[in-house]
Amino acid sequence: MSALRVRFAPSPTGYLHIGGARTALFNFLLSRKEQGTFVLRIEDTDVARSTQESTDAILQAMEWLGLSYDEGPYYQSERFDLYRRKVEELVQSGLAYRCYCSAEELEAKREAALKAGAKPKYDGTCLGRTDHPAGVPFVVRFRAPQDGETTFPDRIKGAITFQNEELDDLIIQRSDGTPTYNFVVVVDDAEMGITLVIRGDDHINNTPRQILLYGALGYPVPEFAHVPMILGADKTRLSKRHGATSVMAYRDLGYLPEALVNYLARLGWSHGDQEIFSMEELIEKFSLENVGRSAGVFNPEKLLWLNAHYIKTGDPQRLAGLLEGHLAALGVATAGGPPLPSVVRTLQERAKTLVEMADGAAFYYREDYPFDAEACAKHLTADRKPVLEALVRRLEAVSDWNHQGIEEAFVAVMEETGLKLGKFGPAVRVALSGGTASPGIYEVLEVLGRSESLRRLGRGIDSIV
RNA sequence: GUCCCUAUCGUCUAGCCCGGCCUAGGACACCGGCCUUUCACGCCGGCGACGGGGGUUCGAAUCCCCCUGGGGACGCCA
Repeated sequence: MSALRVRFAPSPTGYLHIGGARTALFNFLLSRKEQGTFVLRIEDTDVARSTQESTDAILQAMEWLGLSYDEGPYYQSERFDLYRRKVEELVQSGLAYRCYCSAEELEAKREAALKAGAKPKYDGTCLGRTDHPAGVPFVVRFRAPQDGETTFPDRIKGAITFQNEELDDLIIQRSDGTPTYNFVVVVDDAEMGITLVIRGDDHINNTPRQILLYGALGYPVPEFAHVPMILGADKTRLSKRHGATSVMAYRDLGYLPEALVNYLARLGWSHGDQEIFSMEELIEKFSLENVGRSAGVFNPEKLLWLNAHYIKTGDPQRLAGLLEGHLAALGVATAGGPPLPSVVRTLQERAKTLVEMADGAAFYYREDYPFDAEACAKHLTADRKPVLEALVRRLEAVSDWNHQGIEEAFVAVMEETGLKLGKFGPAVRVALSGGTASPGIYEVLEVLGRSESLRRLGRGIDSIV
């Protein structure tokens, strides 16, 4: 174990989204590579918005992606005593003070400042206040220095400097007594011994005030690595209107976790020209040095391409297991039909998602599938009847029901009738699958088995009027 | 508005730190061709970028400055 300790700290106010997943992934990869410790912490100080369902959803998504952690999950809602003690410590030392301004007053001042073109900043009304009006609710503010500057070396962006006069006295404890984000994140990262904070770069602006807080509380300041945001096609922050943003939604859409992990890793990080990475490879090759500095646009097409790749190269047995659910969603029962792994093999090169694969696999398990009207009119015509009947005879005589035996039967039919495969292949396909797009007909025949194949062929012949 | 971050093909990016090997490489998408019993896969080819302006230098995508564009933050949310 190296000294590296990183963490992922989502707030349970919704599902795990694409951006959060990538932050978690980077933390996970680095901790594994450096043999450090990966801590999971649930930031649920906003009691009103946090839910157990969200926590469960996040945990489930991380598990699906294969992002395991070494410590936690810790819940901030269980650590309020600690935070309260720390707030008290700051108040006692004069580094924090009570503020009796009402939320309404503050809001009005903020709007006025924004309107006047100035940066909204707390005006310090209660800064020198010494009275303690009874019964008036108050918040606790951290006193920020107004001179000098705060600078830190970001592992991804380089040195970042803020003038302290840009900062104001932030609220660290609400009027209901609960602590706020900027405060607890510092206390926890310090108390949990986090040595490197990897998070979205929307947190860069919070960093200087957090650094000041570390100092005030007597904690060592960790290192920071701010990862660029993920944007939608219109270059604005990725959100629901850009399509699915929930990690689990991709599972339901038929994506494989390794495809999403690979995609997310390559969005903002690279290793030369390499595009395909297994989790093991990512752990071996990941490094902060190769993380880009600018925001990236989420590209669903590339994710789809990666998914197709992993479906193509995946283990049929495993894919079959994953496909089961998608088939069930279509109302397709696989019991009694051809073995699913065999079916999967015929579709791996054709399906880009498991949903597509389920669509393509359905006909194998439907005994009474309808014939596509157009395909039927075009291919299941009266003049094809003799060839199909000849084919049935040949197939009945095949001794070994495998690809080779089936192919030999077709060759015999072609010799017997003088017809090319192009002349009657489509008719066979429609009879077997109901439509014009399917895996190769020899494969379908083989997987379906002789009796079912013959039954379907007979059904096709019977449909010819 | 203020502050912070950022800037190579439509998109993800290599190259930039240590200037010349860059007539800028790869991938997705798109277009064309090949393969072919359908749909796909695959293979081959094509289209396509250093935001603009100043410097520094024999030489700049690479170094410096300005402008512009894009993103983010400015909550008793995290």
